[in-house]
Amino acid sequence: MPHKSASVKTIPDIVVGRLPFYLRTLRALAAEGREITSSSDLGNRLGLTSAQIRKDLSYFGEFGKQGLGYNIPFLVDQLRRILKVDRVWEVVLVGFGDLGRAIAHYHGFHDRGFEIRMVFDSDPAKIGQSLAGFTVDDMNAMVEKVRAAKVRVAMLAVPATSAQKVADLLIKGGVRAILNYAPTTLNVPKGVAVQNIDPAAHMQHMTYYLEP
Amino acid sequence: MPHKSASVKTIPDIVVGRLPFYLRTLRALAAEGREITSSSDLGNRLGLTSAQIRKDLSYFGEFGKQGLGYNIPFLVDQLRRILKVDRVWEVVLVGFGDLGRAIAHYHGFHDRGFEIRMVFDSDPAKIGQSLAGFTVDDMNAMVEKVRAAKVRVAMLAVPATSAQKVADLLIKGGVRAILNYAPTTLNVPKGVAVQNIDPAAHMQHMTYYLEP
DNA sequence: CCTCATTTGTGATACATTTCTCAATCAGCG
DNA sequence: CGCTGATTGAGAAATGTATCACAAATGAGG
Ligand SMILES: NC(=O)c1ccc[n+]([C@@H]2O[C@H](COP(=O)([O-])OP(=O)(O)OC[C@H]3O[C@@H](n4cnc5c(N)ncnc54)[C@H](O)[C@@H]3O)[C@@H](O)[C@H]2O)c1
Ligand SMILES: NC(=O)c1ccc[n+]([C@@H]2O[C@H](COP(=O)([O-])OP(=O)(O)OC[C@H]3O[C@@H](n4cnc5c(N)ncnc54)[C@H](O)[C@@H]3O)[C@@H](O)[C@H]2O)c1
Repeated sequence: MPHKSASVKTIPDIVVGRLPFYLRTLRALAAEGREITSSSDLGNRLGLTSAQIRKDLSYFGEFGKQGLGYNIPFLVDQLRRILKVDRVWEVVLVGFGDLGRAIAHYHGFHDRGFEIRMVFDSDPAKIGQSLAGFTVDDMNAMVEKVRAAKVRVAMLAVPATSAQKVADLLIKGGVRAILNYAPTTLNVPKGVAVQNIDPAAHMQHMTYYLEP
Repeated sequence: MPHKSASVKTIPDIVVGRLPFYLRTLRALAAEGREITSSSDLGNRLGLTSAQIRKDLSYFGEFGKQGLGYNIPFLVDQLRRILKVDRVWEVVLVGFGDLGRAIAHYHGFHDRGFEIRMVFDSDPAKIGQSLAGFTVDDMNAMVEKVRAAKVRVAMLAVPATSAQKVADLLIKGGVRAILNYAPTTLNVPKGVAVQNIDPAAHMQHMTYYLEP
């Protein structure tokens, strides 16, 4: 007897990870005024095969019309619903250094479902600095404020040496998704999602293929 | 008859992509003063199975000792050689906005094999601003200066609307590896590597798994 | 109303990656 | 100097992912 209910087929994580890129591309098409696209058009723009796009989407439903393709605004709506970005998630940012400041000032997240509403830092010189609508707050207040506001999504932009400590506190405050900019692997309990951003790792991935 | 020489077994790209994380973790261990580690120790720190780490490393040679494990400084050297970061690559950065500025001031790349040596922007207000050792230069001079300095690695931090144009120019100047921060898919010829950084995409990947 | 050119959704198939397993090896130790 | 416990490297098996290929559906055009 299987553990999972027979009706719930688990969708491969790698498929979920591609959906944001489909959504991003569809919204660019919509911004160009397009109404309709096809799996092969999308595939060309994304550098993927049309079959992969059709199969990926088919995990979630039937969104296209045979002979015609996909209605862009409709598919955008569906993907936003599937990815749960048909709302705006309140985000807590920890670390207001060079990178944290760039992230806090960046306006590109709102349109994709995220808005930074709280920023914390441990440096007294940074606490109290104000941004559009709020101020940088003391780390000591973090767990309680995050818990009170029921924030479940965080961005972590502190040095690698403090990243695990801060992650533990975020989780204590109720956070369940962490975007980690620090170049270290975070250890988190089941039920907490982590995604890592490590530009240097991407660079090293590419130099492997360069001629010396 | 196969195209590739029989002696050259191509290594899966997904394996290459994990090596930077192995290297990063090994260097953290070295910084803690450790001399020796094992595949299961590494696996625990990285959240991977020990078998995967052993198999990945075995594509490149025999680096461990049975019964003992891996010598950390030795394995660090090997990985640096394999990833070609046993040198420092000169990097060109295009786009000196909020993000570009944070990247340009970040000192964490040097230790991992990269040093930003040129910055270009198209905004006259930004051209001429100076950083440690060099100044922000005019886009119009970019192709020639990049070609003259034989720079082959770039970071792209311009708005999505100009990213493809700038990428084309970089490639014209001889760049063969591009780290793209703009939220758009770049179209590049064979022989040019692209890696994308899209924090919002990572965020959307995580919200899929959150309860509404 | 019929034909044609398209394009979807999806089983079947091919390919890629991870995990399992275990013989081989090694340092330490009595 | 041979025994013990630990650990690697790698073939085999299991699992996961991408591509193929085609029936079914659709709208356009006559
Ligand atoms: N700047 C970049 O472009 C860049 C690029 C890649 C990665 N990173 C990584 O992002 C992180 C931040 O980088 P940065 O350049 O902004 O560094 P930074 O030193 O300028 O800023 C770090 C901030 O975190 C704060 N901080 C330290 N410990 C803290 C704690 N325990 N709780 C709360 N706040 C704390 C510091 O006060 C500081 O304001 C680092 O891990 C870095 O490696 C940065
Ligand atoms: N700031 C962030 O934290 C952040 C986060 C995620 C993604 N991004 C992405 O990174 C890119 C840069 O973001 P930003 O916040 O620094 O934006 P920004 O507008 O502050 O900076 C963009 C810079 O690019 C320059 N530029 C524009 N067109 C150019 C061209 N053709 N050639 C050379 N320079 C040109 C502009 O003059 C400006 O200085 C954007 O694509 C953005 O979506 C930024």
